[in-house]
Amino acid sequence: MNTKLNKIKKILKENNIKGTHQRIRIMEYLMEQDKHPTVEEIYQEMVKEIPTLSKTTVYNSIEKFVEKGLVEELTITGRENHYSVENKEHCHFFCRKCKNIYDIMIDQNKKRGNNNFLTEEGHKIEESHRYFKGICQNCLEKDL
Amino acid sequence: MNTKLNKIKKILKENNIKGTHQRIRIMEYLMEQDKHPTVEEIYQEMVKEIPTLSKTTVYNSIEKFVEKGLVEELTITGRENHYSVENKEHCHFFCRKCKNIYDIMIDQNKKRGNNNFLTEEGHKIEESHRYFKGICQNCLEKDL
DNA sequence: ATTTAATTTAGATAGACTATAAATATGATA
DNA sequence: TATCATATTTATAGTCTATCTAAATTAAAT
Repeated sequence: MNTKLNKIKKILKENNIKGTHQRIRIMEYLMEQDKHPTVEEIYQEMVKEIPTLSKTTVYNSIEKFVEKGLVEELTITGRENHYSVENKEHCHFFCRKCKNIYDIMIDQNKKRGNNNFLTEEGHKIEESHRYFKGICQNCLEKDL
Repeated sequence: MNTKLNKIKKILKENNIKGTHQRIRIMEYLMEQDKHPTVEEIYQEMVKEIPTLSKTTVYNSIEKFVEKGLVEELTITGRENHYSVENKEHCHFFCRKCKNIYDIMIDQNKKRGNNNFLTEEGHKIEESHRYFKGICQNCLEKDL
């Protein structure tokens, strides 16, 4: 029947995440979004159909998803984190006026050098950020 | 005499930032750091020599510096923001164990493709993030 | 259907940042 | 150098995001 739900259940199972009603719906919601919702936004949408939903559950579910790499955590704004199910290769663009986060395709050649140009989508880039996460040399040594 | 202080005063003046004692010391502190302190860390260090210092002043000063592009705001962790005076071309690396942020040099060729390799510094990279900030196409149109 | 362990929930708590208004310091001017 | 207008600093209270806790509930294995 509903192959979409079964697909999500399968993904959760494969990642050792118990498939509760709340988690399945939150994941489904994330998968059908092209924006990058915050916990607050996810909660406001989901509570409409799951009136007993707690915000803590949204935090917990998202945490599990991020832990397993199913969902990407965007810390771009420095205030609320944003979340998204990533599928294709792209970068993120944060508008300092409307506070939206957009997906953008960036020409690899164009993206180096000065930071003041229009993307193909017509967004005006003012800042460019790149960072990595992992385990530092020091912590790697200690664990051996 | 103290050319370092004069240099800072000059930089502030050039950017229309009034050169208060607090701001000058905060900027000086940031310039001599190779780590990327949080507001809390800046406050704890500075309050030792300026006992009346308020944390709000640290927030306000940093805000001015960031606004003028003198200081870079790092939103990497999603909790506290980190700040640094950037001088040379580099990326940032966040260790998920010790929570430190390191500067790293990344080989442009190496940084594409899969996310599991050691940097020249010996840090193990697990995630790679890139994003841009500016004004989106929509907001640009509205302002015309 | 029963059972056990994990999850959900509500409420309290913590932590980072912002708003406000009175006290103070800066830097321009005389 | 003293005066003055303005901007800044300070302390406090408040807001917002995220986490902790413990009791109630649910998933899924048997």
